[in-house]
Formats: sequence, structure tokens, C-alpha cells
Amino acid sequence: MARVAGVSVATVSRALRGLDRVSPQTREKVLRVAEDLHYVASPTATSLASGRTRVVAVVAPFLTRWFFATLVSAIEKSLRAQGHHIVLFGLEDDTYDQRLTLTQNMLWKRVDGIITLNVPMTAEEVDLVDRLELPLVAIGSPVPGRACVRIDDRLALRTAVQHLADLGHTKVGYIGSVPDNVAHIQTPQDRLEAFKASVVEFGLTCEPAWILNSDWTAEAAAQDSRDLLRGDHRPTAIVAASDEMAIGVRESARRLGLSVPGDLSVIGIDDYLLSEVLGLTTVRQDVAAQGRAAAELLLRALLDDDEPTDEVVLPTELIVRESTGPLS
Amino acid sequence: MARVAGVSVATVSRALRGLDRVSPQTREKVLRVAEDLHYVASPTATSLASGRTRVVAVVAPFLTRWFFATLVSAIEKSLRAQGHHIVLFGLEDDTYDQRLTLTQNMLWKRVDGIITLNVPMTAEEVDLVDRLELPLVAIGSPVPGRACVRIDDRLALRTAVQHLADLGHTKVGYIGSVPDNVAHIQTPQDRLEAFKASVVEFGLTCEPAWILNSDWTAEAAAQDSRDLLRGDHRPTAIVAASDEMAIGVRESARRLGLSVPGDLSVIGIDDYLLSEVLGLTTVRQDVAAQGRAAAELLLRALLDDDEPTDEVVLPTELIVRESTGPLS
DNA sequence: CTGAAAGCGCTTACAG
DNA sequence: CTGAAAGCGCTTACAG
Repeated sequence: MARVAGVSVATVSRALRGLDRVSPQTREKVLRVAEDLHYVASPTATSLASGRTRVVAVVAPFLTRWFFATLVSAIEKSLRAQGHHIVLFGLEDDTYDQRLTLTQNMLWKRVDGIITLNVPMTAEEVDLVDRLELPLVAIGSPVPGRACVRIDDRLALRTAVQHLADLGHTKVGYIGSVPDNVAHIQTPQDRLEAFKASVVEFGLTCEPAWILNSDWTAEAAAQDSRDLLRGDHRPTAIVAASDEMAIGVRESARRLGLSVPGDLSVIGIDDYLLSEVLGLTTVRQDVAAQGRAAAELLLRALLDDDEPTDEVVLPTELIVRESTGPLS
Repeated sequence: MARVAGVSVATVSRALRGLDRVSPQTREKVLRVAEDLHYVASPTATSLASGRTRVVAVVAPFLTRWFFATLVSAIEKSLRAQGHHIVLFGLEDDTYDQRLTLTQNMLWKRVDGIITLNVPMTAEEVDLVDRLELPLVAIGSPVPGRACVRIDDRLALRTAVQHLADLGHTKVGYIGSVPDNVAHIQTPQDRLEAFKASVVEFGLTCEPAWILNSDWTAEAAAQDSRDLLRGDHRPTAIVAASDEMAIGVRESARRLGLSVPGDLSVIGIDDYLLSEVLGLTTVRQDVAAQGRAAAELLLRALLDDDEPTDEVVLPTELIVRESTGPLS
């Protein structure tokens, strides 16, 4: 390449990367030759020489669920627009209470930075990332001392409970608490706490038996809510910690012959892909915006070399549709 | 690292990679030192020296949709189990009729192989991949001369139509044909053709107005089917080319006061995440299995250096739930 | 503005 | 079985 352009490799490097100290004519000639030869610099050689890979790791507990897929998509777009690529790490294991752990050979000299999607890092993982001196931005579950993008879970839950209170409901249930073995995950904890606090704040009642464990899928939520809905001592409204669970609860109710919202109001959190078409009332969060915000924070660390530690809290919004209604 | 182990870098390299011609004692010592020092070989240096990156490109038109997210997840697991990483390329653009195109600097010296998820490659892209001598496995939309993993779309559609015929329906509609500007995508074409052929085969009728365009989302399908369902000259059953569209059609019917399956039967294709809980009849395909199969084919090309050109066709299965019923 | 040279951290024949 | 040396293809001071 340098040979056919009749210049040194150093000049080729400078011309192609748009550095100054190259005469316009030389630059133009180099660019033309590069074009002719389909020349593209080898990224592995560039990385070895420069020490930067222009790759970022995106780490998620699940890749298939809507929330995570939406984040990944938004992050990929933002990062690629700035010449970065993403390598994906799905941490899901077959069992629900353990996951793969981040290791040095996933990261070392392989990526310039990390975005975690709602993954609570262990102390060892935090140490590792510190030792590797990698910038990190967390979405959802925060990582101590690092930048974080999230919504205000407390506020979101309060909004949901308030909506039910406004409709006249006094007996409310909740689905989305999580067994002890996965208690390290932040979001379920936060939402449950916030739910309970809001119930008190608005003077409603929620019996312990009305708080249901579920694994955050629609299928499981349908199953896990059946017993409660079948009995006659039940709440008149249920808050689900995610729209997918809300969909499951509503289906369960319908199968038992309950009308929604006539006999039972159901509200979720997210504004999931199908929530609009299914007429589900929800507290909306803008997932793609969270992905973009995280990508931008990380890019700032990468390009300007100053690592931000901001906490970005994005707004949520009540969307009233057909799954909630006044107490009859 | 070599220094503290008291051996040459060549020996370290051989010991760590498990090559032969290293004495057991030496190997053990090297491994111990590596452990102590948290030593992990720099993948960029390894790649530059060996010419292999152990990274594969996964290329998808959309990352957020269930089908693609499920594939990505399965592929990532399979590949990582064999020491490979994936870098993700989402090709979606804001408009629906164009997409980003694969370029040399996405691939060159960056990945060892490619898996395409239902993306019809342009002639230029095929040329590029040929020129870079990259192995490629396609899922869904085939790439000429390359290995391909898919289901039998004709058979799947025939199964759906037959199910409706068995229930006594004679007037059937279809949703999921696609406007001319995206006609290059294979799946919608195949499914529409197969639907038409099956309608003839089983002696049913489908008027041209009963074939609806839609962009394969639930939301759009709900909208796109409204006019047809509102009229009184309509089919008694509809085949949707995807479950997400089937869900949209059913919601649309319900909102218009039609009972499903009393007034209208709806069947989809996929067995989408929510299809079971929503009681949707469908022709199931195993998406994760397609991802795993593609990963294995590519791995074979990568590890054994013989590129397979097999066509793997995975089975589909009729799952009858509550959205279809006998003609009343 | 441009080039020669060292260096990034590995792997791979080649000797021994 | 082990080591010295060349080479992978770039970037980056350093001279000029």
C-alpha cells in the first residue's frame, strides 16, 4: 500500500487517520490509492500498536428478553455511529439463581470499556474491572463508584399505586418479588419496597398473601397468580413489576372468568412492545433512551478520557389504557 | 511473564496453549506463574500473529424483535462455549425499505466468520465476503453457495392452512405480505406463495382483498386488519405470517366486537414468547435450535477449516390453542 | 511535511 | 524439549 502510493507507511497512517502534518496532495493521493486497493487498516494491528480496540463489552443477564434486546440495539447503534463495535456477553445460565461471571479473558485487551445491563456485579468482578482500568457505565443495577443510567423505580411504583388509588381501589396486590436466592438483583427489591411504601402512603391495604413471587415472565406470572385469583379473598387491583407479568396476570384472570378491569385492574411497568396493542395500562420507561444515554457516557470516557460518574435518571410516564378501571 | 517463570516467551506460548513438546514440569511451572500473575495473553497480539481473531460477526436486520434476539442469544452461548466471541451488527435503519450495508471495515481482520440472520445479501456484499474469504452461515434467507439453516416455510404454511381446512373453514385471509420496496426479503415471499398454493390445494377461497400487507409487528397488524374485519364480506379465518401479527389481528377483532375463535379463527407462525400465555394457535419453530445449528456449522468451518455448505432444515409443529375453532 | 526505526505482544519455523 | 529471531501490520516519537 505504501509502496504503490510511493510514500512511507508512516505517511499512509497519518493520511488515512486524518492527522495534520500531511500535505493536501499527499493525502489525496494516499486516499485514492487506498480506494483503488480496497485498503482498510487491520484493526488488530492498530489495536496492538495503539492500545485501544474501539470495542466495548455489553454484558446482560438475558439477551432474549425485550428489555435487554432493546437496550442492546440502542447501544449498538450509538456506538457504531462513533466507530465502535460491541461484543456481547449473555450471562444467563440454565438455572435461575446463578449466572456466569465476568472473567479477565473476556475483557483484557479485548475491549476499551463496559456497559452492564442490570447486572449486579460481585466484589470480584468490581475488582477485576478496577484492576483492568476499564471505564464502565451501568444501566439499572448500579455499580459502586461508576456512572449509572436508570429510571426512578420508587417513583414509577408510586405512580402505579397512585393511579389505582385514584380509581378508588383500596385492596391491592403485587407480583414480581423474587425468591431469596436471587435477592442480589436490585430492581425487584427496589420495586417491591417502593410498592409497599406507596401502599402505606395512599392508605391502601395489601395483605402479605397478595404479594407474589414470580420470575418476570408472562407465562410464570399467569401460573403464579392463579391461586390468588381463584380465591374470593383477593385484591381488586394488582401492580405487576413488569408488563410481561401484567399480561400473564390478566390472562390468568380471564381464564378464571374474571373481567379486566371489571373485576380486577392490572397495571404494569415498562410499556413493553405489545402493551399498546394489548391495551395494557402501564408506567412507561424509554428503554432505548437509556441505552443511548449509557453509550454516550461511555463514549465520553473513551474519547475524552475523562470518566464520568454521573447518575442519569430518565423520566417515566403513566399510560392509561384498558386494563385498569374504577372500583365497581 | 517469561522472565519470572525463567523460560523463553516461546515456551510460555506453547505451555499456555497446551501444545506438545513441552515437558510436564515446565508446563506446570508456567501455568502456576500465569495464575499468580493473573496473566492472560493479549488477544490482539495473538490475532495479529496468528491471523485468527476467534470472533464472529452476527448480522441481523433488527435486534429488538424476538426472533432475532432469540437467535443471537443461542449463537452467543454456543460460540462462547468454544472460546469464540461475537460482535453484533444491527442493520436496521429508520425507514423500513433500506438498511445499512456490510462493509469491509466491519469485517476485515476483525472476524473469522459470519452468521447472517435472515438478511438477504446484495451482490456487492456477497462479493465482499468472497473476497475476504470468510466462512458464512445463513439463517433464514439463504446466501448462494453458503450453508443455510432454516425451516420449511412452505410446509409451515401448508400446516396452518390445513388446520383451518380441517376445522371446516373455506374462506381464509392472510396477513404478512410485504410492499414491493422490500420484496427482496425472502421469508414474506415464500410464506405468501406457500399460502396461496395451499389454499388451492385444499380447495379454499381467498379473495385478493383478503391478503393484507403489514410490517410484521403486532401494532401494525392490528391497524392493517381493521378495515377488512369491519366489513361484512370477510373471511372466517386468517393466517398470519408471524405470531406477533396474529396477536395484532386478534386484538383488532376483539375491539370490533368479534369473538375469537367464534367469529374469526386466527393462526400464526413461530410460537412466540407470549403465544402460549395468550392462547394463540400457531405453527411452532424452534428458533434457538436454529441458532445453535448455525453456530455449529460455522465452528466446523473455523476449527476444521472445511466450510460446510449443508442446508439444515428444522422441523415445525402445529400447536393448537384457543385462537382457532371450528366454523360455526 | 515526511521518513526511518522502534515497539506493541504474541506465534512460528528453525536450530540445537 | 527449549530458545533466539523473524514477522504479523500498525502507531509513535524522533530526526530532518
